[in-house]
Formats: sequence, structure tokens, C-alpha cells
Amino acid sequence: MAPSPTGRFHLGSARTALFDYLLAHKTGGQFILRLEDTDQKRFVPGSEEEILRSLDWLGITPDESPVHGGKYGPYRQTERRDLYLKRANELVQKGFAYPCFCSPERLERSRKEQEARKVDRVRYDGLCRAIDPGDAAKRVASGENYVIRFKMPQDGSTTAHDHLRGDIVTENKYLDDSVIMKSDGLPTYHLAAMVDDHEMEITHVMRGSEWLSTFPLHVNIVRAFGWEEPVWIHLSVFLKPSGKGKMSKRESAQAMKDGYTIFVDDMKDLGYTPEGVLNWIALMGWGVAEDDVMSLDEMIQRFNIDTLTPSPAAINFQRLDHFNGAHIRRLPTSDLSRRIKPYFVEAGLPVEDDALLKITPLIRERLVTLDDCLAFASFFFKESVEPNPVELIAKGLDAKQSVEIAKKCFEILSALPDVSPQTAEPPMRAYVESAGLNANQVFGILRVAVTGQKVSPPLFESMEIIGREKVLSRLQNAIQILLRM
RNA sequence: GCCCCCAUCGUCUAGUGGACUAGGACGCAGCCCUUUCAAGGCUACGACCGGGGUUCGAAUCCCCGUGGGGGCACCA
Repeated sequence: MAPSPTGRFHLGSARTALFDYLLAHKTGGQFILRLEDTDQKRFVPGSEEEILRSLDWLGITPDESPVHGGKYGPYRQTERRDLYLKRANELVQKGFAYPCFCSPERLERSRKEQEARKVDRVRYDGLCRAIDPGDAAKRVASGENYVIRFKMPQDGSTTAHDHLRGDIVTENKYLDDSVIMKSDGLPTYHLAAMVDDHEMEITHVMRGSEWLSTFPLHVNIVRAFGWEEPVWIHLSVFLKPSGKGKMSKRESAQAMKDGYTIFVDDMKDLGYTPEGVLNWIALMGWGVAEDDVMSLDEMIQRFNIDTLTPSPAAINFQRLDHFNGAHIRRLPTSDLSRRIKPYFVEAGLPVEDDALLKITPLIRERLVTLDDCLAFASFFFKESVEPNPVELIAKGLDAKQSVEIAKKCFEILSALPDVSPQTAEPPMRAYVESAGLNANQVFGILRVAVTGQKVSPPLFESMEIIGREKVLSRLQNAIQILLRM
């Protein structure tokens, strides 16, 4: 994959990376990360690190990259500049490109003039295309400022083949003489990517469909060099949740407010798992017959470029939650424990590994995001809980009746050697039965008393982990609260 | 304005001329399970953008509309 370090690493780039990774691992190829950093003006410090960090977190680390090395390096385009100049000159020599000495001001004037004439397509007027190559070479040698433009055919048409869309035929009269080498000596994407793809022996190019419009240029460049073309795949774009238009700054801000994000580097903090995120983005633009929860390995098994889809896909965060929860449920206890521990630590709770190992199975199927563990299990690690007095009153009963029930619970439980489900549940059920109450009422009071909340993991299992002493003291505390009402 | 791409339930998609009463998943609604919340199981609702062709037969092929997306830089 070849992102440019000009901003944050988002879902779209992540999916491209995933597909690249999947294809490489499916076919026994190498997954390469190349940095397209030829635009010094838009360079954003730190973005290269964010790309690496995100890829790493997702678990799709490149085989070759600026930091991992590899036999096709260097992997930053700015470190390959000599190569591009050499190749650009080769094109000039062969008559496929030419130096252009037009100043930005002249270009601007020409554009304005064309706009005034309401031409269908504003393009380079071709002034320097007509310069005699010998004269042009002399001007270049004399140190004059110049760029190199690709000499697009002016007649006929260009047929480019996309693996998903078939042949795309473009009339050459709609094409332009694009700049392939800038005056600062660095190439534009058009040249750099084609040269690198060839040098690095890239077999498949998967990129966003925003490249479709320059697709004819790219195949013309490759053909001018006489190189073999890679398989071209233009992936669908991601649309905002409404399906109307691409994600904008505003939409990503809105997503943040809703607890979601389109930036991979933020996913971890929001409690998402790499497995969930990967599964989610994989199925946007890839149609598997019976789509399902898949691990990375399962994706590799099933991946096939023929089953990629060309139409735009709306981002659906509810699906992310679905896949995240599904993958959390797939996690072994020890693994899940390890992953949720940091959230307790972060919250300043004295988490013990042994207890956490027992708690994890109790909350596993309740978690949508990892940080949900706090809402479900914080009470295990607190010294005491503060129940909401109102919640201590059972449905259909008043405070007086509720306190009686609480007292009875205390009486029963305190007579027991422990509060495990095996020993505590039978007598409690017997009490519910004999008192003519329903389980909801009695267990509801008990739940709020010992956990401090109305919603919790299974009650008796929870009590066992909390321990007899703490359960009884919390129950005692609840009785006091009820008495004061 | 011009060029290019795309078009099946609200969303992601399966479907490559007859096996389609159009399948699955998310979400939504109901039921079951159940001490809460989940998870799980079952059921319901829900789509081939429109119009012309081609064909014995079209969601599938062609054309025209319409809608959506992308591009028209010394950015990628």
C-alpha cells in the first residue's frame, strides 16, 4: 500500500491496506508499505508514525516498509528522487514527454482565458509541446526552470482495464499533458507510482476510485515505458452514514460526538478491537456470500479479488459495534482479561488478575466495546458501593417492605458459609417462594445492594467473587439506607 | 459545463438469462429463554431506480433517462 503522509490514517486507507495484506498472504506475496511523500507542502509531521502505528495495531504489519526494510527500498519516495528523474528523462528521450518552461502565472492566465471561453475542459495549451527537443534540452542545460509533462496522444482513445469494471475507454481528446516532474525535482504521483510499481514488481494495484480519472494517464505512462501492466483494481469509496457524499470534517466530528471515529488510531481508546474493525471494513466493498464474523486468517482463506464490489458503501457504525461485540465474544478468557485490564487501571481501580479472570466470563457477552467493562464490573474492585436509594425499592413495593426483604436476605446469607450460587441460591429461591414474592423483586433489591447498580452480571456468580464479608457489609449498608427513607 | 464510475431491503451485500415466492448480515419489531442487562434461538417487516428494447424467458444483456459518486493542479 502506498499512502501519503499528509493527514490522518482513516478507514479508507485501512481497508486498502487490509485488502493488500489479504491478497499478499493469499498469494504468498509481500505486503509492502511505500510512502508517497513527494508533496513537501502538504507533509504532516507524525503521519508516517500514525500509519505504522495503525497498521501495527490492526495486526497487518507490512513485510517491507521504511522501518522494516526490504530488498526494494528505499520505501520513501523522497529517497528515490534520482530514479524518477532518470525515468522522466528516458521518456523525454523517447519522445513521450517534454520539458515545459511555462510559468505558473502563464498557466494561470491560460486557464482563466479558457474558462472565459467556456471550453469543456480546461487544460494545458501545449505551448512547450511544440518546442524543438534540441532547443528544449539547451534551455534545460542552461538552468532554466522547467517541469516535465507527459505527451498524451491527441487522437484516438485509451483503453484501460480495471479488474472490477472491465475496459474503460477514454477519448484522448479529453486528456491533458500532465506534469510528471515538478520544478522542485520531485515527481508527481503519476510518474512516481508507476516507476515504483514497476521497480518494486507490484502485481496488483488496489486504490480508491478517485484515481479513475487519471487512470488513462497511468496506463499511457506504463505503456510508454513498455512495462507490463499490473492488475488494476479501483475500490469503492466510503460514504458518510447517510449514504449522501463522502465523509467530511463535519461528519467525522459528529461521529466523534456519537462515540465513533473514522481514524484507526482513535479506535483503541474507544474500546474497539482490531478484529472487530478489520471484519467491519473488510465487508465494505467485499461481498462474501454468507457474510459472517471472520478472523484475519479466515479472511485470508476467503479473499478473492473477483468478489470485490465497485459501488460506493455507506459507513455503518452499528455494524462496527456488532462485529466488535462478536469478536469480543470469541476471545478466550485470558486474552479478554488482558485486554480489559487497562481500563480498570486507568480508572484507578485496584484490579486483581485472579478476580479479573473470574469476572471476565461473566461480562464477556455483555460487552460491545472493551471499555464497557467498567460499567459492568467496576463494583467488583470497589471497597464499597453507593446504591441509589430509590433503586433499592422493589417494583410494586414500598421502602418499608423492601427493607424487610433486605433484612431477610441478610439473615439467610449470613447464616451461610459462603455466598456461591451453589449454597446461596437454593435458600434464596426457597425464601422467594415461601414469601409469595417474585424473584425479580427480591433479587432486584439484592442486586442493587451488593453491586450498586440495577444492571449487573449474574447476581450469585457476582456475589461469590465479591466474597461473603463484602456482600454482607454492602447489604447492611443498604438496609441502613432504606431505614433512613 | 465537460469526462469517467456506480445503481438489489433503511445499511452492507448474495445473485453472472430459467434453480428467485430475490438469499444472508446489521438495524428495527415481536416471541422464547431468563433474577437485571446481554448473549442465544425463532418469527415478522423490508429491495431488483424509471422507461424502452433483445429473448420463449431478464435483477442478470443493450439503449435512454434519473439519481449518487469522483475528476477537470507543479495534491495525492
